[in-house]
Amino acid sequence: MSRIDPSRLHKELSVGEVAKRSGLAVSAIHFYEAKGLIKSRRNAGNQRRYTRDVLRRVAIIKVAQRTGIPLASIRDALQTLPDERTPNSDDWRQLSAQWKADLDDRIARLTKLRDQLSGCIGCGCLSLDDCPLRNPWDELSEEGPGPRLLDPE
Amino acid sequence: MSRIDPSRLHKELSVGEVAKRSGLAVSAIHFYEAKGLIKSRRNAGNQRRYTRDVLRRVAIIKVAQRTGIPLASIRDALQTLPDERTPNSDDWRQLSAQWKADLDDRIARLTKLRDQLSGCIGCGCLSLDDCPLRNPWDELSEEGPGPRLLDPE
DNA sequence: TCTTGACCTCAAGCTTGCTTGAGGTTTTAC
DNA sequence: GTAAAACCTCAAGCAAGCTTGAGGTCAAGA
Repeated sequence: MSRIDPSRLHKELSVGEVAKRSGLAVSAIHFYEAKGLIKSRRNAGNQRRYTRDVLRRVAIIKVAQRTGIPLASIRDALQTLPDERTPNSDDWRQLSAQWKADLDDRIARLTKLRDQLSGCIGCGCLSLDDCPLRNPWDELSEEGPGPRLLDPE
Repeated sequence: MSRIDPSRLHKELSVGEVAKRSGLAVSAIHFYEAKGLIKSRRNAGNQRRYTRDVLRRVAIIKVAQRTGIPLASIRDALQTLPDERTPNSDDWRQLSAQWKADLDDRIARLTKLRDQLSGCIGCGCLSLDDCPLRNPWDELSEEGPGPRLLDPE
C-alpha cells in the first residue's frame, strides 16, 4: 500500500547529494569528515556513501556553529553520541542544552560589555585606570578575533 | 609650584613601555602599527617613540575588539579621527555609539538564536525543513568561526 | 668600555574553517 | 562505447591576528 519506494528511501547519499541537501560545499563535507565530525563508508569505487542521519548531524553542526562553538568542540559533543546511531531528540536535547548555556554566557558577557559601553559613551574615562571598560578582568575573553593563546587561564 | 616633572610628563614612550602599560605584547604593537592602527615617530637610532595618546588609542582598540569589530574596521574608524590628535571624549562618543549599535545587533541575533534553541530543545524538529533553526535566512551570518566568503550578500 | 637588555626588520609559523587546484578515477547518461 | 559529470587525494592557499625566530643594532648601567 505504501507509495514510498523503499529503494529510494534507504538509498545512501553521495557527497554531492549531501552537499545539495545541506547547503554545504562538497569540500566542507570532506573537511568535516577529515575532522571526525561525520563518517562515511566507501563504495566499490572508493566513493563516499552516507546514511541519511548525516543530514541531521550536519544540521546539528550548523546550529552549533551559529552559536559560536568551534568545530573541535562540536566534534567532541557529537562523539558523546553512540556511534553510528541517528541522533534522536534526547541526544539533541542534551547537546542543545549545553550549547544554550554557552550561548547564554556569551550573551551575558556581550550585554555587560554593551552596558558598560553605554555608560561610558562620552565620559572620556577611557583614559582612567578605573574605567570599567579598561578593566575587563571580570569577563572571560571574548570569542571574537584575537589571540586565543593569551586567553586568561 | 607644580610637583610634576615636565620631562617625565611629556616623555615619549618606547614600545616596551607601551606594551607594559597596555598589557599588549610588543609584537602586537608592531603589528597594529603595520596595520595602520597606530603611529610612531622614530628616534635617531630608528627606535619607535610614541606620544602618550597611543595609550588611549590602544584602549579604544581593545574595547572595540571585545565587541567583535575586526581590526580593519577599527582602523577605518580610527582614521576618521583627525590625524595625530589625542582622541577626546567627543571622538570617543562617536566611535562608541557606532560600536554599541553593532553590539546591539550581535546581541539581538544571538538572543534570537538562543530563543529558537530553547524552543527547539527536545522537539526533534531539526529533521524538519520548517524548523526555525534550520532556516536561519532571516539572520545575518554569525560572527563566529565559519566561512566569511559564504556570507549572504 | 663592555655587557646586557631592549629594539630593529623581515620571514615564517600558528589556528580555525574552509576553498582551490592539479592530476587522476568512477559513474552516469546518451 | 564514450564523453561529461561527479568523485578521489593530496597540497597549497586565504583571512585574521598575532607570535616566534633569526640575524643584527642601540642604549643604559657598572
